[in-house]
Amino acid sequence: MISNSSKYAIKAVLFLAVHSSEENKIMVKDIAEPINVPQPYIAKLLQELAKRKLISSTRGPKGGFYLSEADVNRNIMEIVHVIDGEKKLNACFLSLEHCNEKNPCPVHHLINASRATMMKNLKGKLIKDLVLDVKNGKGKLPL
Amino acid sequence: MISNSSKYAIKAVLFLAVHSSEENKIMVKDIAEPINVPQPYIAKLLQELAKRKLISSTRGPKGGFYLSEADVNRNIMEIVHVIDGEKKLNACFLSLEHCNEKNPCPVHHLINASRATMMKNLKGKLIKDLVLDVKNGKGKLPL
DNA sequence: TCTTAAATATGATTTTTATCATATTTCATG
DNA sequence: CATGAAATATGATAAAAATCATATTTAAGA
Ligand code: FES
Ligand code: FES
Repeated sequence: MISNSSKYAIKAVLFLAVHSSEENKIMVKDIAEPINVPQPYIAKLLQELAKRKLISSTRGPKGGFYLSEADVNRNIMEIVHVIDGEKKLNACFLSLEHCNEKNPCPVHHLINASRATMMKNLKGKLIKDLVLDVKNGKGKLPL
Repeated sequence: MISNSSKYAIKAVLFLAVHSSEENKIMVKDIAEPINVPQPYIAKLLQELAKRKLISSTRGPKGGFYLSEADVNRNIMEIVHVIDGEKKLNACFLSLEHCNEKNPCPVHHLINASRATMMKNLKGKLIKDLVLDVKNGKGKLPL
């Protein structure tokens, strides 16, 4: 499905979405523990996300990671794309070169529609929407 | 999603479903090439499937792999379960311990319904049904 | 400007998955 | 019943993913 790294990254971003702001930056050691991911590992992922502008950071004392206004308007798939690369989730279930209607593998029709709606849902949901859900009890934290 | 090994295994089983029978056993070297999987690799997978009774085999001269009547009444998920283990596909998208409605992670509602129908489709489709699809041009081979 | 606290860059190690190799067992056939 | 053709059992190697470690850079504040 998606890599372990992507899952960790999403967990971290959600944590930041709920707990951080421009005025309240959080450093990795305070992120790693609550989301239950080894610190050096999540550090590397956060650095990658920051480099790709999906999250914000400043270094030095009082520094840390946080989500800007722009950052909370991203969707989850953008995170996955940065960590795992573009294609993974839309790849053919049986690893055909191209997954499409023209040359479908035998299981294509069994999974394609569901996969598409899943993807639409994920792409349509912004980080800030997820935070609302959590506040309304529709999704549970911590992870 | 599912492992490479599972994909290979499915491809091999489909190949057997279309080309083999009790009277027409096929040996690994004649399976490996058309499905585009290295021979020692698919050999190991086929052996595992045979041991778990998802496919049939006999050894010695004139031996090989084939699908019995019982074998073609299996569904694809059974193959995945043998190769990857039970849970993978129904695991929480964010790796929570348990994925369920009672304690859903924030993305649970975005993916759960689609995932469930995908699973239902895969479990409801027997190997022999897939062969029919292929014969009717609904799914393409080779892989 | 000096010290210190933080992210960053880079890379090493470990674990898992994928791939390959080979000796052993079974079975059909002469 | 001997021979050879096939799967089987077992394990070795290679590649990728996950995890851990550390030296460097940046920025705040004394
Ligand atoms: S072609 Fe295989 S899933 Fe689309
Ligand atoms: S709880 Fe995460 S996907 Fe169901």
